[in-house]
Amino acid sequence: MLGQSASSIPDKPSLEGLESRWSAQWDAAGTYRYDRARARGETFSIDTPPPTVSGSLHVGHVFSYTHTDCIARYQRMRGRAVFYPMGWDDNGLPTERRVQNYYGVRCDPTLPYDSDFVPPAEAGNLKKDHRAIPIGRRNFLELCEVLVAADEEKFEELWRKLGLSVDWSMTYTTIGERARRASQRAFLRNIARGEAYTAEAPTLWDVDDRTAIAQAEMEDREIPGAFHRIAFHSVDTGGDDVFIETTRPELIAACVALVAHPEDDRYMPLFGKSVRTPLFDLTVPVVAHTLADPEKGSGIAMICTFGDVTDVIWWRELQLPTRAIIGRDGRIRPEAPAAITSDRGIANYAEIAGKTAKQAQTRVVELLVGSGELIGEPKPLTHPVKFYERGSRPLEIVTSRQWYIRNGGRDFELREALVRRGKELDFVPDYMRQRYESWVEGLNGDWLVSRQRFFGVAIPVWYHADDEGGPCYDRPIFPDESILPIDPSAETPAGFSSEQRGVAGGFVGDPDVMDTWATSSLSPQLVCGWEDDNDLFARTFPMDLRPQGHDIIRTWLFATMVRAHHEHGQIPWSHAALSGWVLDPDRKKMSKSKGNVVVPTEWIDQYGADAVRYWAASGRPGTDTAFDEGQIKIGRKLSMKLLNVAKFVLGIPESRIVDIDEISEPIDRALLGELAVLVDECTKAFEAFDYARALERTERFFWAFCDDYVELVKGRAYGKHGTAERDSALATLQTALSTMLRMFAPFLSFVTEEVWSWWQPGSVHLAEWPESAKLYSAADGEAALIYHVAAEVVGAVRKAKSEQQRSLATVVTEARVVDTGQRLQELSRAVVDVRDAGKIEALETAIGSELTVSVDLVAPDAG
RNA sequence: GGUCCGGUAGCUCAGUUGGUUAGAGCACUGCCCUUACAAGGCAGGGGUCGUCGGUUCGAGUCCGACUCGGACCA
Repeated sequence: MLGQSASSIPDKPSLEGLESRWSAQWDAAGTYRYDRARARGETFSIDTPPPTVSGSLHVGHVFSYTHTDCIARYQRMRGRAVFYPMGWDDNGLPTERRVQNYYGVRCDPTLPYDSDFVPPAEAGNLKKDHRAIPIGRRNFLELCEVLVAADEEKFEELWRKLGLSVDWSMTYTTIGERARRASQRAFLRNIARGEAYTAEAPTLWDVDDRTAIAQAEMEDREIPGAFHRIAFHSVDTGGDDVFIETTRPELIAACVALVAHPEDDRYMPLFGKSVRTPLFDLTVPVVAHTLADPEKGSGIAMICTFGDVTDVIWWRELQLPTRAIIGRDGRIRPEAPAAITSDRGIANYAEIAGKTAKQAQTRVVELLVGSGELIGEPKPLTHPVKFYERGSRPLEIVTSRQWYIRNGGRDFELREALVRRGKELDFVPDYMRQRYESWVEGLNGDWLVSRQRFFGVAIPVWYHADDEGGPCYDRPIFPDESILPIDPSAETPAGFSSEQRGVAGGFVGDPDVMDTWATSSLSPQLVCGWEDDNDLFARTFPMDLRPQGHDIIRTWLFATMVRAHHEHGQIPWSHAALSGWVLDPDRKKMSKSKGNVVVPTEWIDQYGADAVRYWAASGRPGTDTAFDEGQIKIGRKLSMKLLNVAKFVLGIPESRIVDIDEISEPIDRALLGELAVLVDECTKAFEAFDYARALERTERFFWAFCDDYVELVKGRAYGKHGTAERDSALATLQTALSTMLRMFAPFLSFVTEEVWSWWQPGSVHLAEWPESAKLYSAADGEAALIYHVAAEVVGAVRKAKSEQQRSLATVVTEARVVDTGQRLQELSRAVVDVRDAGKIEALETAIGSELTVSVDLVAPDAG
């Protein structure tokens, strides 16, 4: 036994309880505390994605955060000061929705603050019809704060259980004071440099959440619809009706023109002439534009303000008038457009006013049938429709005033500059750069950052009031940076009194908040202490690593590049490592809405954190991976094996710690030579952020080590063949164990720490990553062949016993090995170990072309 | 429509400059309570590497076309 530490090796090693024991120990010892005394060059700083605090974590979180943790642990063992903070993205719509559902409330900013307010869910009088009760803005925000605080606690608990090596003293939130200050400061600087501006323009609008959204938050969904063939009537086109096919007949009242392709022979004669719309009798021109698709429908379309994003392009480029009929609530506006003047038009409009788009469509179709202007039956089809990624109804486009940050969507130079920034960044895997570039090159507008919501960072702007007390957008009032963060809805600009809010000659606060991405895009600045802690900033920024999912390249990654480009004129990190998704066993993306989400805590409880980490770390960078309980079981098996083999190595009777210099046997040297190759390979893989390769190689070596090497040297290690021979085996076993423990430590963080504690001082996670040089030197040039020959012969003996259905303990009275002369030469140098491992009494050899082994076993009875 | 990723054993995957007989785990079969290990160990069966063509002494690997799946962008 290993003297002093022998007592700490349990008789029956177990994985149970390692998580709570070691995470408490790490916390107490400050194992993962960032050492800010270290210089930038000795620091590895990680820009951790702040998860959306939505009440539950799923196994996808565990997957990608484990990847990052493996890299963090490797870097720490390489001697770097690892700067690895955690953040929570609590700011924004997901939190608002959760608060609305959880408490049964909704925010109505016109209501005053009620200091005695108790939410219905807590007062036990949640309304039976589940209708949310309206509450004031401040009450609503208070509920948001309470709920996110509770959620963040649960998240941290899971991360600790999983063993993330985060420095928990540096946690930030995207709604916290620092985040609000940094967001507002960065935004004001964007404005000052002309990188942000306000404009009134057609805007993507989510009617349920009643907010504008950005292009990056929009997605196409295939939904059923129908082409309605509708007659437009001749004004000066020669008498015949013109037939369009549209999926949105409810927008006929908003029609401002018909459009066809300029080279479409069918419609060429109509260009410049006019037609009369059905139902509403508006006269609209027929115009030409290349975006009109001759293949789609009848080849001629109506342009409405606004039915989709193409309408916006047509409207802008053809300088058409605006005739909006959809309101911000998604319903047809009560007042008909002024252009509608015929009795029939006014009457028909009254039929749809106040209806939702869907209801209005039904009614319009009925009216068209009645007037004979609908031709045939609607033809059902499935077509892509724009949705807010978190929304449930199609987006509408409404005209509204918003703030924008320039992102290259309207500016070729900036776009090119951002593409070049992308080339400076090392994407892991490299092909992910493609996603970035195609997104940047496809942008068609600046980044809309204002949101008509509540729980977010306020747009830090007031406006001078006009004669009616409304905002003069061309006369904004900006706060001084020194007073940030501010809430312009509650605070008063310098030089005004609070009574002047909303009155002529006074001021008006911008009621909006910023897009969540406008804050999270500043995560490097935020965690590195930009302008708040210049010393920290200098040691950590630009950061080394941005880990994130590949699905948010267009949002988080791109937006962060934009902000750093504007503010610092450089990229915010040198490497971006993109994780894949976790798919369910049917290879569908896991998502709450699909109901196929796997909750990680139960798996950690059942198989242990290391087993779950093993599964996660097996997923290669950028690759989507199916959730696989089998893989978790393998991780557990591996962890158990590590415990047991360590117990063997450290528990050999009469053992002692032996120095690597005492290794003398050729097979021991060969093993260390192989180990050195492994160290080089894993180091190289980790330097390229390929944690999965490092794990796979280490694991493969480890199993061969247990099956072959350990079996070969057991007899010698027990002292059967002399002290020097024993010590050589012991030193090799100990060196190999120590090396493999350190190489497994980034993955199996708990079990390696447990084993390390049995015989080594300090934490394995602060131990030095293995160096191949010492191992090569101990191997002293011994080739691997002796190890492989010995392992193959012992394997052949095992196979022979297995085929004869005998126990591996069965004694071989005689073994006959045929092999090449060179290999037999190697065998002779390891013959003592081979005979021990195979329980071979007599070993005969003969030269031949390849390895064959035949054995005589003792009679079964002789046992 | 453009681009990217992938197709290797029943399943999940590895296979890094082209190089002996293509690997691992799970599942399946058989054996073994061998004093590190029974949610274990040992051994075994199982693959025309998506299809077709090309380059090469030699292709899972390189090139081209096609096909199927997935994603990104328009």
